[in-house]
Amino acid sequence: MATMQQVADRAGVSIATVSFVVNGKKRVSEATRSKVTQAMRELGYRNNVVARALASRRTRILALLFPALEHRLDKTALQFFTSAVTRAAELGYHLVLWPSGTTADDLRGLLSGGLADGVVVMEVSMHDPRIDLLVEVDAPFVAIGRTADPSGLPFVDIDFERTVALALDRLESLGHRRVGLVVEDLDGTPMAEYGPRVRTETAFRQETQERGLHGTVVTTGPSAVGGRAAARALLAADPDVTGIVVMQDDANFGLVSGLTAAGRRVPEDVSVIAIASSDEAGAATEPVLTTMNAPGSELGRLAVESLVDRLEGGDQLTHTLIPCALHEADSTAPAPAPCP
Amino acid sequence: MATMQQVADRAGVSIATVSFVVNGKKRVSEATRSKVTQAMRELGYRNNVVARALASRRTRILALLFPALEHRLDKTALQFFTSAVTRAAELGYHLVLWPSGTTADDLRGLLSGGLADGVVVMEVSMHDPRIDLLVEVDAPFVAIGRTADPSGLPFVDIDFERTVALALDRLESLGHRRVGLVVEDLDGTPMAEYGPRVRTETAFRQETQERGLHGTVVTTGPSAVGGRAAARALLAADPDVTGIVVMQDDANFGLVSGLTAAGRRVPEDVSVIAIASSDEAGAATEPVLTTMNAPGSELGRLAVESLVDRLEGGDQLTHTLIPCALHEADSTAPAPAPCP
DNA sequence: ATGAAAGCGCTAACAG
DNA sequence: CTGTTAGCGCTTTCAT
Repeated sequence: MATMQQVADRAGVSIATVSFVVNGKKRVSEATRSKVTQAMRELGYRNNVVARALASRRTRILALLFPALEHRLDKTALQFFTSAVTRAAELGYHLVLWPSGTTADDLRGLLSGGLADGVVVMEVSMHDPRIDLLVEVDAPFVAIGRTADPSGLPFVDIDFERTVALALDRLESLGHRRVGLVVEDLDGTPMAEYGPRVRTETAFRQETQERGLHGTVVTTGPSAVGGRAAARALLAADPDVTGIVVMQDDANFGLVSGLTAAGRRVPEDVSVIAIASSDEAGAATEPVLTTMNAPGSELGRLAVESLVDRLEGGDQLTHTLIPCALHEADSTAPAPAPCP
Repeated sequence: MATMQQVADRAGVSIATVSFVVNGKKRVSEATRSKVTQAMRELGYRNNVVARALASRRTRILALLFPALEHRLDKTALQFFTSAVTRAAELGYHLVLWPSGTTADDLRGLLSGGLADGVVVMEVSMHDPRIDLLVEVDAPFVAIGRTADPSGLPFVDIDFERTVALALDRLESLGHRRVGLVVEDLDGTPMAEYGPRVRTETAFRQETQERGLHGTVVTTGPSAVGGRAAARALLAADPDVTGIVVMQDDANFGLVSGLTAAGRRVPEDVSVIAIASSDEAGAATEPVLTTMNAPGSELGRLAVESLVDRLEGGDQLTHTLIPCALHEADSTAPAPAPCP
């Protein structure tokens, strides 16, 4: 590999000048600039990231902390990831998925070792030790998701409270008064306090009560079989339920087929709306479901922007909440009838 | 952060000595060693990865290239990933998921820029430009999966040919003579030439012919709805089919429910075996399916071992193929009856 | 067994 | 606008 010095020699300038044209931190005359770029091209020069990092004390690497062992990278997470990667690249950073565990030492190594400039934390639970640690070591970070009390911490998150309210608005507008919520069963797993699930359930209970709706909550396993069981459980708990909010895409198909098996037509007898979902997930059932799409791309972009801003001296404390956006099932099937 | 020099001062030794105890490349007397470790502990010393990388010209970072945009990280891939991460850590390396695109420039930057010592390539297709590029720039790499002609390249992969043979062995032993294969429909996507799908289909066609079985191949979309459609398509193509091999976990549930809807009981009338799958995926249908489990963990471990070996001077050309292992559905349901 | 010293390739004052 | 130069923190001969 050609070094910067070699480029400088070839272009007949000093190494500092080359450095300046490479990272554009200082004005360089058009003449010398083109001599330099020319030399770079001829030598196939590539900036040595490691040397640059050592000298500048910034690696321009952002680590995305993802608990791969407990949680798989589903579609929403992936959307988030790719959008974050893209935005990071635009801002001159690399965003890599860092599998390092939750342990203090792993994290310390990552940051104190000087490998990453900052950290994006995903899949945050209500009491998340990683967040505590990041605060403790005073690391630049931004969370996707919130702990129970995130007031002093930078985060972006889905506005679950608002999303639930919007979902209930829709069900109410269709005339439904007896509604159910289906969320993932996380008890006993390390994700038991998983924010989205807790917040959604809390919001659902509160909203239904305030609106005078009859609300029932059931949990589901992460598969079509789980969805079927959830349908049975929900109908057992409230045989007259006519509106359902589900937040577990993997269970959608089973939920609908379970309802059908129990003699409820969807959407004629029961309206189902999938939240924190996607068009694609909604299209994976028969009939197609109305969804409220997770704002994965926006969150990814905003998270990176917030983190980079902080790394470059900004001092805004980002607190961004975005609700899922309603996407009506573009159904050629019968429209959901108002509740009898 | 404490530097190595500070540790040296505190321990009353030279910086070189500290370096030697940190990376154990030279013998150090027990006495000085403990003085040094003591000083390190007191200062909370952490090796600066960047400086070390610059001086040693090795980052000890391995990049896992994963086309996140085209393919989501499913359970098998995740298993592979975590196992690779673990083995890498044991060998003193970090393994990160590198989202950098497929472009030559991305890859060149990653390697020539000096950020990663080596590369693990996942989700290889039969003609994979990334492999060509890695060969061209002479980068240390290992592939999970094979191109059409991988003879000179290091790889580990599932032995799809053998897996198909084993699956057919089982179906034959149950008496089935008319069998079907369900694979993901990838036509028109960037993954059209995806190795697993191509190899499995080819092996299936060839094996069924050699064995004198009646074989039918249908494709499926990536969901329960897709599985249902596949069931219909398969029964339309061969109403007398009694044994099915499926390689698309997302479609399992729909496949079974589609068969059931068409009046075929599983497993009494039709035996279904899911390949490149997992216990968990097999358990996500009613009834539970027999699976042939993808050897994700073994492959992850072996891939990393092979790559690290090469980085440290080894010259073995790894060519490892492992078939999926049969896992009988531990069914309390009726046993699959021999074919009538 | 330990230490001195010469870099690794680049950045960023500072000087001109 | 361009060049000089002192590091960044660590590894690694080569002496001692």
